[in-house]
Amino acid sequence: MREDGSVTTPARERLVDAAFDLFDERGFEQTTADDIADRAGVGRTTLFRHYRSKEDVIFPDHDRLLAAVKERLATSSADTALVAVTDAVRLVLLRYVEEGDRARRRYRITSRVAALRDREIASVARYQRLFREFIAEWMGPAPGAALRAELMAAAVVSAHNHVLRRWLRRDAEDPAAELDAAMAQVVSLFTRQAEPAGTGSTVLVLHDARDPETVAAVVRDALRQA
Amino acid sequence: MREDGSVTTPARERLVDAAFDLFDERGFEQTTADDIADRAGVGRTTLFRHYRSKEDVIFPDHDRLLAAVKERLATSSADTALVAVTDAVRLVLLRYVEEGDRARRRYRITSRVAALRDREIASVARYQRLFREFIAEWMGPAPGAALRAELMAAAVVSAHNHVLRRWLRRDAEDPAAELDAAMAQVVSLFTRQAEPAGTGSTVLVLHDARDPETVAAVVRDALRQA
DNA sequence: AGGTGGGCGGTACCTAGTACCATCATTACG
DNA sequence: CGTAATGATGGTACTAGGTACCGCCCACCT
Repeated sequence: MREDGSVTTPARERLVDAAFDLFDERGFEQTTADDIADRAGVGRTTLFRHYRSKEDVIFPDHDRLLAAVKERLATSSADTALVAVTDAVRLVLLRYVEEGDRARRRYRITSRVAALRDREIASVARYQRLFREFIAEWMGPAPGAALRAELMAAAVVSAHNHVLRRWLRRDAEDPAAELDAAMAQVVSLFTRQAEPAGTGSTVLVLHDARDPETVAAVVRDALRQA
Repeated sequence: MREDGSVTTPARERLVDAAFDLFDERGFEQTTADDIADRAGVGRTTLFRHYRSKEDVIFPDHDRLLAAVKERLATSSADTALVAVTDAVRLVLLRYVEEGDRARRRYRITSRVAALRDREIASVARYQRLFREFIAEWMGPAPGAALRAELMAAAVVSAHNHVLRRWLRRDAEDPAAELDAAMAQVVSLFTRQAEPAGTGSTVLVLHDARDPETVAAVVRDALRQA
């Protein structure tokens, strides 16, 4: 807060705005780090103090998001593993949706620049790795589980990206609902359905070798607790 | 062929050898483009004439491989689509396997260097895109086909990567056979065939508002049918 | 007032990658 | 056989991302 009562927008934010504007106006390669710093009214040093690279300026804070995903996955038991996965992936989607227009501007820019596309893809791979490790641990050391976990993690991330891109292109009215539907499809791929999906009621049984009566009892008890 | 009968290895090859050796000895970041050119006995200009970047020197020629994959996919009718996909992905795997030790050295190096990992991931994404487009066209414009195609392409590529990594780590005796098995699993995922009986025991209940007793009965009956 | 720590700016430096030009060997051609 | 064209090479100079370091200033604390 300054004497006149105005608040100086922090340098971090000014840099982001400057970068988005310049990348839109001149393109990514045609914009130098000096250009961004100048427009933000800071020195070049300050830019690289806040962001690891020129690209990083317009990207979300993936480290924080990754940590949030990891945390959500960590707080789950075996029975709620799929719920945790769905929640975690929704976390990521909603983070983008909250950004609103900024996410769409980034999408426009990254669509045009190969270097930025590659970078985004690399970020996605990190989320996929988290999911793969979580799912693999959940599935245990059974033969073929490693491949299964890898396939499922890839499917989860692909479902997310599919819905996200639809929202970015303004093709998705209700991205959260679409994600739920996409995730249901993913889960159904990897499970045997006990009943075709009805009106929002779906029960799934995965790889259960126990007596049907026992399983039914587990389900009943789990539902009563919920 | 020179006067004495010896053959001068082309500069391209010498550069690759020099790069692999230096990346092994000092690491990727600690090796400059000059180092590589010097050891290869050529000028720095020549390096960048043959390879777009320092990283490119140790990577396979993805452009050619992508073209080969594209071509294989193109020569297929609707009823041989899955065969084409399997063939195409095997094409990629075998290309790596033919490289033998060089592929394993690259794996060791890329595993340690984030920039190289990201680059490899970006390459994989290009293959995935090819498969996605092909599968999407094959599936047609049915509702949900776009997501389905995306999921399947991701699964195909993941299956490949899974087997490839196993081979790189010397965990796979017969990578081609493992790829076939993995691809069979992928296909079975998307064709609703019953899975080989698993031994795990996990029950999941999602979003079910019905009476617990009813749900339990549904589960029990479904399991008895299976 | 004086000290102190954190944010900031400037300078110098390293290196990837590009542009341009001079050189040289090979080959084609008169 | 001499010469011109072609293509690969190597050197030099330049741009720009990213790092290291240092001095400055401002806010806050004692």
